Amino acid sequence: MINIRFPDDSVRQFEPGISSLDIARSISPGLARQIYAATVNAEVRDLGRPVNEDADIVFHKWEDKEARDTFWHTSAHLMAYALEELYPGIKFGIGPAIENGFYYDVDTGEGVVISESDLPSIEKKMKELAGKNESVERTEISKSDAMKLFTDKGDEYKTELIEELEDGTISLYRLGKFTDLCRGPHLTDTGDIKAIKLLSVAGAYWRGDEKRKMMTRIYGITFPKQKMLDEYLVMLEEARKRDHRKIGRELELFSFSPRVGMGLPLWLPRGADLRQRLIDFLTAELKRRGYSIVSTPHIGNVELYKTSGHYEKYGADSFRPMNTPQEGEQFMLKPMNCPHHCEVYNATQHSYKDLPVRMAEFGTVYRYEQHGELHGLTRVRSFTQDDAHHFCEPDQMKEEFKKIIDLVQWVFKSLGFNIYTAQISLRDPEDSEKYIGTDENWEKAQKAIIEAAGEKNLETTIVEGEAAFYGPKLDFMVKDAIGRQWQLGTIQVDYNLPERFDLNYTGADNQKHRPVMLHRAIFGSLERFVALLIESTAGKLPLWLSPDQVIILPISEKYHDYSKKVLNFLNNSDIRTLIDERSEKIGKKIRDNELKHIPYMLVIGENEENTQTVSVRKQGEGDKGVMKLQEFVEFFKLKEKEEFE
RNA sequence: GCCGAUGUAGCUCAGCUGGUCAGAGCAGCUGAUUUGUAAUCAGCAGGUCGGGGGUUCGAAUCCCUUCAUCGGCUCCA
Repeated sequence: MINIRFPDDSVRQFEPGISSLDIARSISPGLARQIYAATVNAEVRDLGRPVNEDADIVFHKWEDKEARDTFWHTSAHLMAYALEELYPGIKFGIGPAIENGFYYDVDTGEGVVISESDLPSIEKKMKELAGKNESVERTEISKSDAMKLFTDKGDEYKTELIEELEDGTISLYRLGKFTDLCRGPHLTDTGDIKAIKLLSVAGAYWRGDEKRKMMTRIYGITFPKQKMLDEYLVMLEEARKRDHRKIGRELELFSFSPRVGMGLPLWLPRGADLRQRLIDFLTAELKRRGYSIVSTPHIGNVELYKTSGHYEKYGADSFRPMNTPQEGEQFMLKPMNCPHHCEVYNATQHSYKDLPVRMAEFGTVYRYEQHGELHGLTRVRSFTQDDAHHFCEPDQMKEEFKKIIDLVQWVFKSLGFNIYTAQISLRDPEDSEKYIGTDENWEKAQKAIIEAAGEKNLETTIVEGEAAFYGPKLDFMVKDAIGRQWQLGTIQVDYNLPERFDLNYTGADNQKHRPVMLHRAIFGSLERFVALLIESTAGKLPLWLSPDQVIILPISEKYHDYSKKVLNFLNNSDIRTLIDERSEKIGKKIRDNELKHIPYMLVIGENEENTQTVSVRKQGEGDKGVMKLQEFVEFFKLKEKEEFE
């Protein structure tokens, strides 16, 4: 008998070879119906796989990522099965579960194109196959047999994958007539896959390598119940309504013009106003936190970027250098502010007593992003970084890091960004050649980052090999309306530029020393930040950020005190207040001239229960509903506003 | 840059397989209306159907090309 231990620490005995599913059944048939995978001794496994030894077991219901991954992974196989039926000779790359659904990369062969219009027929085939409720069978196979199998099949993608696998770890999963190389785990059968929706098709390079073949990637999602799919699709639809490009146009915040050039945002008056408020808000805080504001030109001599090394590394991806009447002289639009700031540092002499030096600039930079990369305000060719550089002694690095993390947390919290992730990028320990700087410095910097994050209680994921060539970094990421991750804030250690620009300070020992340079941005760029601010708040920007708010205060005595209270609460903000006297003149004026471009209108009133209320009306969408004062405060995140002032 | 899709008035869209197909609603303008929680009434104006080339007696509709946008890939100082 084997001992199986459950999450509640209870232990029960079973015959060796029993499947996880049968163990679940022995507890309750209901549980068995709800689970899709099990973690057995820290390994996520198929429910059907036998358990032969003592084990800790955790069952995964739909709420667990492990369950959904398993469900979607099997769905990917189901789709591949359908594709093989519909497109004989099709070859398969990889087909994993992703955060929402799954995809499969396929090579349809010469002259065969799968486009969105083909998706319904593939879906139909999937439903038909799923309906047969065929079971999924796992077999383990030797590397040579696996090679033979897929070589015979002529699938060069799978054989390439097998090449890289260790013998003895290779497994196959068979679903009906479709057999795939796969680690698993999988559902025991396809009967649970009731609702299927293929979402889109896209090109994707084999193994993510631009030089290799472009495969067709088909995205889909499945659920155990039709209702869940319906809800998901509604949710997607809602998310699309929050798209900052749509809201930006509706609220007249920003625009693009082909005549100006793609990827070059035009801030309309209201958007520029919002942008300026963010700048003012952050600038005030930076001054409180010991930053100096500097200002540098939009262009720089090519020599500047040759000194920094950026020209060599990124020159080809930049806007082309521009010539001057002076023979041989060339300037570039600045793709980053760092080199300029190094020269600002060099303009004066520095003592260890002055460090750390913190200089900030809202610096507009220009990068020639690839055509297909441009995306609303989140990826543009001209954007303004809330850039800053800290120059400090090596021993001060950790403290500076903590200060920056604190600032990021403060800003994000103030603006209502509660959901973000932080990622620490370290160098690839296998390949220190790629990086500039001594091992000692790297170790020191990496340790400082990890410790600083820990001390600030920042939850981070650590990724090796993602560091920039000049130093490790800490990035803050936020998701947009449809779940794409974007990097906003970043803190980076740099050993490269201080060397190249020969930056130094005089130490207590009267010797020259090299400062450590930290790059840092909180918003990342104002453009991207505004985009994500819009999407995360669905356009309901914090009141103090929203331009042209109007409050209509009823003049009638009945509401007078209450109106005053609200006004008092909102205190000297930029909200314009209009007093509606119900008079013809003013009534007409408000309706015809004042309200038409105002994103929100707040109207003071009273509900049926005689509770005083504030209703929020969004231009073009009508009444957003009446809310009580407290809800109203929450809605516009007014509490934070009080903290600012 | 690559794969796929899309591109009709300021906005959202209708226009099926080429022949009254250049349309609607909203927004705009003019006038009337003043009714307390979006869209009252009447009238007017708006588009060489993304640009260029081609096929055809005839193209918004078919083909080629180009630009832009959307979904991805790649890249991202």
